[in-house]
Amino acid sequence: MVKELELSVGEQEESASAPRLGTILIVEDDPRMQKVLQRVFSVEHYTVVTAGDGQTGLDLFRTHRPAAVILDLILPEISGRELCQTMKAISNDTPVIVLSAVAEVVDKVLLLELGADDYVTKPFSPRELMARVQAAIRRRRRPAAAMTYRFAGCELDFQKMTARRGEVPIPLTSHEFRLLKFFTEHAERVLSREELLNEVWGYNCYPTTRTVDNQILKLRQKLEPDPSNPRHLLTIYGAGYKFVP
Amino acid sequence: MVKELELSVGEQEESASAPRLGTILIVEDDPRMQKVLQRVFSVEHYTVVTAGDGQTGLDLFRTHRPAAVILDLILPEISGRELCQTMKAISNDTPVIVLSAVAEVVDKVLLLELGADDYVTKPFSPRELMARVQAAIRRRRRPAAAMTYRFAGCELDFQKMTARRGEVPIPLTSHEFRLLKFFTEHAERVLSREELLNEVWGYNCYPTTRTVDNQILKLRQKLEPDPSNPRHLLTIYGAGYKFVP
DNA sequence: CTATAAATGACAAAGAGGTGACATTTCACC
DNA sequence: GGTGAAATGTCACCTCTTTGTCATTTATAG
Repeated sequence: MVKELELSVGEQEESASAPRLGTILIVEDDPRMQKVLQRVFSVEHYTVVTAGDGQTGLDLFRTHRPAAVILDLILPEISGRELCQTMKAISNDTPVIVLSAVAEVVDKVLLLELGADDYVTKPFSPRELMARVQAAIRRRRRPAAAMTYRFAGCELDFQKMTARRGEVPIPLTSHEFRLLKFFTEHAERVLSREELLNEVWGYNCYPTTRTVDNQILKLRQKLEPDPSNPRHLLTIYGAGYKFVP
Repeated sequence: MVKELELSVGEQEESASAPRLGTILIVEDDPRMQKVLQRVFSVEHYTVVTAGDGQTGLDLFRTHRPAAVILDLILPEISGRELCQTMKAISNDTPVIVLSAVAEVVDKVLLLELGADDYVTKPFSPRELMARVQAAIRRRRRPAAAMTYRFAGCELDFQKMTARRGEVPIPLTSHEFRLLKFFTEHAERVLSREELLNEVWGYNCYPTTRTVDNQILKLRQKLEPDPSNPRHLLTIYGAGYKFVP
């Protein structure tokens, strides 16, 4: 056990202070570009494994299960396209970011058809690549459910941040949306003001509990058929609020 | 090592009146920060155990099975990341809250990938840390406890704060719920009025014992089939009350 | 700078819990 | 058994807390 710990600690070469964030698999045949990419991700504390051809890339993919793959489409032997599809077949959850020369005619639709999650055209800024990779990883974490919710004639889309009663759109502010989202995620449960402040407003700001009441008031005015007789956003005296669809 | 353990496991034995809420394991190498954290959780009636390095942290984790772990990522010997993953492997249900210096480039998503449940960047407010820890503990507990209770044709849901006799909903106030919850949690035991006042009303307020009788009365009227001949909320003359399902 | 949203504070309204008086029951002692 | 003191049941009233609502101030975004 201790041995295992020691062993895995040993995997980190330098700075023990900087945590390794995950593994990035780079599949790229140009050695110079390999070096560049390796540096880009190393300095941001990722572990990097590199493959110069498709077969090696596939092997490394299987063995390392990287957090993301950087894939140059132009490869010898196995084409980048094939490799992309194969990797996606193995693990659809691993984001693949494609590198492509600007000269290539890149049809984004085609790329997405292959299963790629994003693409960057050379020459690219390290910053941009990093941002796209991190975004892709982040997206993977959130399975991106339908994020649509219906209750009592209202339809909410938390991704689009839109609300409608029938065909009539209801304007909601971002706070109102977050609050409403939290309510829908915890329907039927009594939620105290403290809980709501912590979970919806955040831990750093401490508005008075009056603020919660106010937002509730606004939501009721916008969503309840009869705001003075709420049927969905209920007050539980001495406890907090409860949402019932 | 043993010495350090004994030293760090400085559990507070005072105030018998305040119930211990659970154990918090703090893994932090900076002694000053250790002290601060220890105080934060002690005053909120948690038992605190502290480790100055990863190996000690792991040992304490195994032996104490804490309700939550506060983990500083920067640790000597075993890296915080390894420790986090190891603890998560041992018990995924124990929430781990990571402390990180603001300077570090910390991607929350990747932290969560490690298994951490939340993170707080230094410098942090004790309130914020507390709120996050409690939220994490609450989240862990949620799916486990159905929080529903049945007796004599009545069904109680303490999360929704609803009570039903068959299909007929019974309106109960929040105090009545708290009292009833305490009774169900200590069924068959004789509970003195003082005990009830302390546990249900709180330690700071001292209403007369008549108040308890009143609430009992209300509960009987609402829950007992024949309020004048109680079969569940029994009076124990000279001692208090007893709940029998 | 303007417009919008969020936070705050003040006040009113409602509801719940606490209190005390009195009736009733229980138990102990005779 | 009968009696009395103490404990408990019950009720109505009152008070205080909690909440609804609006106006105003402060913050934020464009």
